[in-house]
Amino acid sequence: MGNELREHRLRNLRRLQELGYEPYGEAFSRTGNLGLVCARPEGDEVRIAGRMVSRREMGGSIFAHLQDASGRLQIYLKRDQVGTDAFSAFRILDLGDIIGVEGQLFVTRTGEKTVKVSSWRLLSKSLLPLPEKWHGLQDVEIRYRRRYLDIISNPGVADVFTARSRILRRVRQVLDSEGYQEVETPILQPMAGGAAARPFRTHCEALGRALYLRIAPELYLKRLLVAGFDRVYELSRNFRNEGISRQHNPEFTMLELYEAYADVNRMKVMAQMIVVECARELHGEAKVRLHGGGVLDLSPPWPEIPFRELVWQVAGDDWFTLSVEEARRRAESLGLTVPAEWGRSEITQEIFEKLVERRLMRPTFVTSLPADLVPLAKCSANDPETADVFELVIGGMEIAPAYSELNDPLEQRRRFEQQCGGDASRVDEDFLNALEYGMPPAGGMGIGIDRLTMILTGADSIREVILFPLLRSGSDR
RNA sequence: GAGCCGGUAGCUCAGUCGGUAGAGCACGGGCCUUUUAAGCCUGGGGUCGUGGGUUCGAUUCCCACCCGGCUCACCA
Repeated sequence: MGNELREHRLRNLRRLQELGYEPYGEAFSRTGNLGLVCARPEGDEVRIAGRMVSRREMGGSIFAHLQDASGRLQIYLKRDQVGTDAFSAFRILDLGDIIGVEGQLFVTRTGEKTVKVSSWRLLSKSLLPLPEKWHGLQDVEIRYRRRYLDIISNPGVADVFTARSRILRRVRQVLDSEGYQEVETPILQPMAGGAAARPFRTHCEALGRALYLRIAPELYLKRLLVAGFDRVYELSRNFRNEGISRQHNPEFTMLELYEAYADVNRMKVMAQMIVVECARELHGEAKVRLHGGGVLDLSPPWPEIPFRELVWQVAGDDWFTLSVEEARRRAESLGLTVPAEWGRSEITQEIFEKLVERRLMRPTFVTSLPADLVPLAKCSANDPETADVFELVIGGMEIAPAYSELNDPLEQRRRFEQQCGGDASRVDEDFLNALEYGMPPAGGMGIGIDRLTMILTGADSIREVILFPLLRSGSDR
């Protein structure tokens, strides 16, 4: 079927080989990438390389564009200039072939900087046709499965991933400047703690036992607080065996940071610093221009609103004082589905997630969550019903939860046991043991890097900021 | 996991109220020595997601499945 095009390219490969062109060449020293070379003055002799993405033949002359990560540059071949053999061989090339070129920079009649080719070499023969030059690659499935094609043919996609890379670098710079040390803790864990998601399970042959891919690094990082590390962070992959959506990929990148002798208020400062610095890194200011034409202003200070008040505003009552029955009745009258086993906190949280969160566009610290929703956080000194935490919401998405970390081992045990519903095997005894040696009071935070990247690049799906998002195994078409 | 929508040439898309399909780009042949979505002439290219069913006949109608998107559920 489509093999016809491939067969033809294979024939071209052999023809070029017969003419002495090695189809998969070796290193080629360049004057610079195409962007840099394009900035050089007319008359310069240059060596460039790239993928040929367009070609216009006109008898004795050929125009073509080479493309690399920095952009495109036009080249120009004249039969009288390169010689009949090199000229004819060039005509055997296919779009997508990667070539190296030597020549002189000039400017065409229409004002485009161009390399007048004196010689060229084949560096890599392409056997498959590229997507269409004008519309690019539209098929979302192929865009994700074959991201390389997406990046070759859709301008702007590479920029998103460059932005992501700059965010990661800037995050590390900020943390470094604040005296944080980067650490690496286990991804393969005997029990998956630190959050309440369903883990991926795997098996260790050497130990003959089940292991889990981590759902959060939290409990290990806190062990390091016990160890005496003052300020630590980990920036790496978490895995949650849950549903996939525009905001969820089963593997995602999380920054978690912990600072001894600090609390949730210090984390507010860190959150603002990190988000604003990343925005400045990408946009030069603490603002993001949205596709719709609006502007998302990230300038601090960000408002702090207690969870209780937000729910009150939207759902019209002080839900912290309602009975469970009353809360359920009201939630259902607001159109929500409420499982029978839910308590007041869960119902109230449902109100928050369904009716409040997605409306919070500007960065907002939602504070004082019900304590039973955050078993790893310390309760407020002045209200044991609520925890000393915030949930940072930007663009209607949870970006970062932060706590004054619970360091009371007895209280932590109570919370775990309450949470695990009698299943003692789900309590991380080793972690509790560590706490019993004494963990300094600390502030901690997790920042979802994928979602932060979405906010800062204007992406409306997490798949747009993950190079190879998880998909079902493909019908490879 | 559920609901809705979708899958037609390498790519971007049209189309068939049931009679096995078209365009543009890409590809082949021809012309053209400063073009740029080059142009002009011409040719080839399809298991219409997969498998069943209904029918004289299915790409079209029905069912199941696969894959994707969206929404929901799940994700303290």
